Amino acid sequence: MASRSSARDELLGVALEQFASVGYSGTSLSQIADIAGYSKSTVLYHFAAKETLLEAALSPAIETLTGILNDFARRGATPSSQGEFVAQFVDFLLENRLSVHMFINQGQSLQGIPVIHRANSLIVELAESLSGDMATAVDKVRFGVALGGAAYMLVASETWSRDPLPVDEIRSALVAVVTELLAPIHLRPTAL
Amino acid sequence: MASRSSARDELLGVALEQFASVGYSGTSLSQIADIAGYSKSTVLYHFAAKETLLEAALSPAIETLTGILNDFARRGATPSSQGEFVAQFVDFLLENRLSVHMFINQGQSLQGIPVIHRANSLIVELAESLSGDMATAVDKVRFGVALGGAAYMLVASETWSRDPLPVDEIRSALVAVVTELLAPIHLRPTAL
DNA sequence: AGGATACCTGACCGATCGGTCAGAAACTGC
DNA sequence: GCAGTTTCTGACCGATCGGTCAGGTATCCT
Repeated sequence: MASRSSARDELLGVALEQFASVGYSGTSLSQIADIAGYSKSTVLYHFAAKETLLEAALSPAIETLTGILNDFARRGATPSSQGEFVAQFVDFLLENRLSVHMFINQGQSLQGIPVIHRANSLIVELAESLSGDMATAVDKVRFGVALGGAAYMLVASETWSRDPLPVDEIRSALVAVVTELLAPIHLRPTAL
Repeated sequence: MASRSSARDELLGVALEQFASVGYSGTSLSQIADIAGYSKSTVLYHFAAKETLLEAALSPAIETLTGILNDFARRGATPSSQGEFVAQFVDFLLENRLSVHMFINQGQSLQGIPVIHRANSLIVELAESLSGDMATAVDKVRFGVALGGAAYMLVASETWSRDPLPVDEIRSALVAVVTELLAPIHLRPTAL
């Protein structure tokens, strides 16, 4: 009763942790197996290939983000909608730190992998729905800095400071800073 | 006269490019050698080990950043000094895209390597000289978002958009956004 | 009890990894 | 022309990579 998680789930968790911290190519299947307490063969029993494992590890975050984007597109461009979106987005970042870290940091080098391509497409849609074709360069940079910066803070806070900030402080601070960054951008949500 | 660069420099350039785009562990010495038009043995003739190659590729950026920080510390905390610092820093980011990309994206996973550790220490000093112990959580997040976001934009702009922004537009936009982000932070440069 | 099924593992495979080494080729100073 | 040095390379090494396969064990269904 104590350990409710199946071997598959344990492996998924360990894999995501390792992929995010030492990189996809820097993580070997035997590392994952060892940490999770199984053999490499067991990893390859549950997941046909290393790439399948990555796919399975990242999919939940992608689906969540898709939902958030759909909600935003359905609601329209009212200011309150923007506020709710930022809050939802920051919560998404906080609850999917590792996946987001992977997208941001390794999305470029893993473009061949389908799940990564889907994630990148999502981010492009996000960017376009927030700062469309008409947006100025400053608006684009503003959006990029907000997204990349927020994602970066999720992990950097632990890397740098002797005493990492508590989660709720990070959340409210992120909401404030991201809201402030996105405020000047003319919002025009589009259908996905 | 056409090709002034020695084999060593060519290898350094290719290595930095590959390390930044597909990751340190995702890059093999033979890849670097092939792209540069040499053999793997030649790489290991000029650089004792893969790690040495990384060290040599990143060192110039580290030294430049050290100089910028020293200048800032020497000048003091006047508003004009802050402005100049941001401009210098953004120029540094733009002129060292690949190195910065490596620090930000892989600094965590390469902590065992001396040159990376030096770079991380530099960033911590930068953070402390900008937003000291007294800074609020919002200030810390503001700084982190500015740094990570700016660094992220350097590469993301090419990954996302169909038509990447021209460099000078990115520069001025980055200066504007970073200045705006750091503005509320009480500056107190310290000796390095 | 007994067969089907799910789960897990060790042995093994070819490929590639970072790295060593002996020596060829090219350039130096004399 | 010739020794000495620098630059470069192919052959080779042990280790590890992702992945296959045959088989062991446990569980479930009847």
